[in-house]
Amino acid sequence: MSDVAEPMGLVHLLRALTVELDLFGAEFAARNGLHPTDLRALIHLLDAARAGEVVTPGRLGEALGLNSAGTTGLVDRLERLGLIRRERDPQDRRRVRLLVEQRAMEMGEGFFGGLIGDLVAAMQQFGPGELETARRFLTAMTGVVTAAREK
Amino acid sequence: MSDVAEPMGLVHLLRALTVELDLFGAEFAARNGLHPTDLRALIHLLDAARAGEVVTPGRLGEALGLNSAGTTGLVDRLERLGLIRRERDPQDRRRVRLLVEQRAMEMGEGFFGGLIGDLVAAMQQFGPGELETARRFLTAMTGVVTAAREK
DNA sequence: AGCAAGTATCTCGCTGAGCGAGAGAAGAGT
DNA sequence: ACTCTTCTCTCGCTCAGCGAGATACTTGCT
Repeated sequence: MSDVAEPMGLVHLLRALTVELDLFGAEFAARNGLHPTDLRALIHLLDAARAGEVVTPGRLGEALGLNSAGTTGLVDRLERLGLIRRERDPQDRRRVRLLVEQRAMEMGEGFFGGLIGDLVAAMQQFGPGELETARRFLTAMTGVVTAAREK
Repeated sequence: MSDVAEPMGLVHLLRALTVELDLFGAEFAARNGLHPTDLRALIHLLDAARAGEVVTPGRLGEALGLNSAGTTGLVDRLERLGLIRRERDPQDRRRVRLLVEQRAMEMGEGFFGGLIGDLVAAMQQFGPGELETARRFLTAMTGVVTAAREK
């Protein structure tokens, strides 16, 4: 136990970063007439669309920790805003496919685009070795949190 | 545009980390009968208490992005749960000081203590220079997000 | 085939977090 | 004195999300 101030400072930095990112998301959402949940849903839907996966209300609700009633309300909101579209699955007609509209992709661009550009620009200050260290560090920390959630 | 995969990977890592930390917090909150906002407030209050700073409802609400009515409700909830206590500031009697109760400290210790310990343990894999790089990196990224929020 | 059991989604009624507007109380400037 | 500003709280409201249950469709069993 030689230097405990150093790691604790890093822990607080990690937390400060997540707080800032959360607030950024909340403010973006509010500016676009969305709720934080709507934005999280949109991110999930855009990620899935990019990966070519089919998302149903059930899967979306599970990913966001909502029950079925809340999920229906969420999908209603997103559909009313013209961000997604419902479509019955012809294979299994109990299912509903959630299709992302063009408008949602543009909104996602608006959200990530600017911030990602700034983040990448800030990374230019760091050398390749330093970025590699940062990558290993973030990977290690993410692993710890994931492991802590599962026990 | 030589190597865009490296910084993008880091951006996704940052997002993955915040998602994991959010989920961890949400699960902890739900297990203790709190709402996400209550937990964020508690973290803010514990940090301020450790730094010896006085927190008022106004400051707390500003930090969490709530208006005055929402802040009063939040403080009411935390007080009802026995986590904090209101106390009029004798210097400026318009103000109310929010005092953290023992119970709140124990709650924070109990559940975040384990995670912090794991995080610090994982940091032992990294050398002092690497930790310093990680610190600079996180500081830079947090700064970018903060700056993006303010414009 | 027919019918129970399971699955996916939606409807209904309700609770409560958070908002806008503004009241009340205390300090600061003139 | 008397405005002006600051800090907190009250009132009434909206709406996200919950629990319970209805509905529509599929699957498995006999």
